Amino acid sequence: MPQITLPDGSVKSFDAPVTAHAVAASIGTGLAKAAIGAKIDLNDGQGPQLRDLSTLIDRDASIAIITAPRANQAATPDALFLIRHSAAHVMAEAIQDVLGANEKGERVLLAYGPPTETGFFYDMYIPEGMKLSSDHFDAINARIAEIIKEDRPFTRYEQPASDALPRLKSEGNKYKVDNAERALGLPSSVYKGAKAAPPDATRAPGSPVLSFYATGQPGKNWEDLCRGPHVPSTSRIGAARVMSLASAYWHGDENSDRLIRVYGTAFPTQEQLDAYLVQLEEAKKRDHRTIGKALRLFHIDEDVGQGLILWTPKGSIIRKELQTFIAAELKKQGYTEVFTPHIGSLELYKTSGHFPYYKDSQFAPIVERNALDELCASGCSCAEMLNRVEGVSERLARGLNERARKQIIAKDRILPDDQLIEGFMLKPMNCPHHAKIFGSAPHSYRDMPVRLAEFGTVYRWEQSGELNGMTRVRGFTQDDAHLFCTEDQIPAEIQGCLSLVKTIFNVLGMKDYRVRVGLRDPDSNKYTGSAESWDKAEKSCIDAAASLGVSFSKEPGEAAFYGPKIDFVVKDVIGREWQLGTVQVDYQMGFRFDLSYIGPDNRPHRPVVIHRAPFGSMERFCGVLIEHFAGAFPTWLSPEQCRVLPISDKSNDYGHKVLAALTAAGVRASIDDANERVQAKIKVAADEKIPYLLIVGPRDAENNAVSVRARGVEKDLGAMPLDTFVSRIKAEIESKGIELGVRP
RNA sequence: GCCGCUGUAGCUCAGUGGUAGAGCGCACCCUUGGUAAGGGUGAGGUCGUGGGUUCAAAUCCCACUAGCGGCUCCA
Repeated sequence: MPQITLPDGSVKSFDAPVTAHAVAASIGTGLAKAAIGAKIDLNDGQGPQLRDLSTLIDRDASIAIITAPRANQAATPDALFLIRHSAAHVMAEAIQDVLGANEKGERVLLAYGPPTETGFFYDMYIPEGMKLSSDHFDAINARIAEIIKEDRPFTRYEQPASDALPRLKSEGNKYKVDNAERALGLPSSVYKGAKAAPPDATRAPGSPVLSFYATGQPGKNWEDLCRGPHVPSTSRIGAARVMSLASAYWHGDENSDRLIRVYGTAFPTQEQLDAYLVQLEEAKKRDHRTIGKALRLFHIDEDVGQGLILWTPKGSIIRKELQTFIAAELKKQGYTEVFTPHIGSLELYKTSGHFPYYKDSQFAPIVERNALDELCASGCSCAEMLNRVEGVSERLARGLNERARKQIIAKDRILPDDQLIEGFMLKPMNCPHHAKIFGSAPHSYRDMPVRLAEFGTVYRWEQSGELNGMTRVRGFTQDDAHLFCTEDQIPAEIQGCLSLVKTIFNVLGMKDYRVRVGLRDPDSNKYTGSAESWDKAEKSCIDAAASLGVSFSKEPGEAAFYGPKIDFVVKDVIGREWQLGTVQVDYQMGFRFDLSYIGPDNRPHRPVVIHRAPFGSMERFCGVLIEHFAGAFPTWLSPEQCRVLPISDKSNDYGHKVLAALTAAGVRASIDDANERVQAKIKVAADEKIPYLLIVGPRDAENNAVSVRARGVEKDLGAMPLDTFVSRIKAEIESKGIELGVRP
């Protein structure tokens, strides 16, 4: 006799087990019609679970009916989950239909197809001799539309594992066998990867039965091993389409099979799908690569190299303004500025540990030509050469091992001095240089903390497929600083760093970011520093993050090996996340570089180092900023703050007078004295997103005035005295206002 | 690095084997105008690079290179 509790708290009693659909019908026929699934809490300790509408409820439960939204309603995440999970099946069926079989009779094998934030994907294995390309998209979309129109029911059936597993094995799809075994809590008989990230695609682990979903009738129509849940029938998907192709590894393991990942998306209605596609187009227009090219903010040149940003004059203004802004904030916080070169000796990075342990993400070492010539002449092999470049001298190894109190330099890395090849490296981080500056003078606890800041340019070898405009590059400038402090000073220094980040984000009006606190993985021993130190530092990070007043996530295992960290993550226009600012506590650098300060006890102590970069990198930050403002920067950041537009060349002389007044006041301004109508000049300036346009004609000249037009306002604002405009725009620039506030 | 797509004028793009195109931009001329493109003329291209097929290649094939979307990685 199930008692069903509804979301409003009311309770309905039933004489016999009921389906979720029947519960919906008992509330109202409209609801039953709109229902596509249910969130059911069977009071079994699992909490509310999203389930099929056909689920039979045989005991007391709480239930919420999930409905497909109407045309102009936003779909709930649960509704989208059901729709997209179901659409993944339909797309997979459509792809199998469209591609058919190869000469050997093999068909596309399905692996794993979950919903995602913006749609869904299905990983599949395409047999030899078959090819899936975007040329098939029209056919696939047409087939998807047909299947949706056919309105076939999603039919769930279960089979005991003892029947289902042999059946799956006989079907020859090892990916599904693997999924099934994982669902049953069995070790995989087919996947031999080192990494295990089980896609829980079927059922809760340990379940003795496997569930299948047929799109229609079992045995007659297409079906798939699947945990569910799904919408009742294909028409309830509304609208779905295939979006793009990518490659993905089975279980994300690059040593494993390479699969084709087909992305698609689905919405309750065609209108919402169309709106989403329009939104994607709009987002593309905000893309910093598009805007950066159109507004000439930066340039990437094939002849210079991948992932290397050339800052054009306009982009350089934005960067310089940001740097000036942050430098002033640093001064307030007691930082001192330093400059260091772009390269350092290999030995320096062997000391810091950057080389060779991170050599895959660094540019190759720079070795003296003479040394190379000699080695080549002596017939030295490449492998041997590499070995000698990466080797560590006995002296260095001894020092590091002693200070670390363990063997951190492996014995086979240690080479006699006459075998080592010396060289230099493009710096992958600024900290070794800064550590050397700290170490170059004695320090008392009274001087601590020592805060060394530098806009330091670093170079990293990023994989070519990962490069992206300004957001992922191979050479970038960090607004870097290293705070050498005592352990007691850590909390206050972290607070200081975060307040800096907050100041920056506030001034720029950036509210859409998340904060990630990276903590150590309790099960790993890869970390340096004592457990107590870690506990304290992690607490400092968590406390500081909490004091920010924004939500943050604690992420165990995300700490660096040398200490916990706080990262600021923002999304770009197409939803990809990028890490910007970071604050990291480091227990490693002190002993690696044998740094010390003299404490009140007149004995040397190791400083703790805090790495911090509130912007992260100037390149990435500016890229994100371009998208944030869609190229329409606040006046203080705009490369061109104001443009004078004379009505005709009869007013050019007065226009130049106005320009001179603006320039003298330090406003970045220009004049468009081209032989054009003012309408055309406005159009051009509007496209360039210039904050203020000053239209000047005979009327204005007579009154020593300017007619003002502000960006984003569809009409002129009227005339005002030139002097007044100059003083107001100056005030706006100095206040770093986000809005364009100068009005007559 | 891997999978798919793309590379034609400064920019955005059309061009499916037979004499390289458009719009914008640029230069010059006309126009002298009051708030999102006035009109005309002209310059500008080894069709990403290298090979191949063909009487003939921007177009078909192969390799490379760069960009885009993902995957993997990210001190």
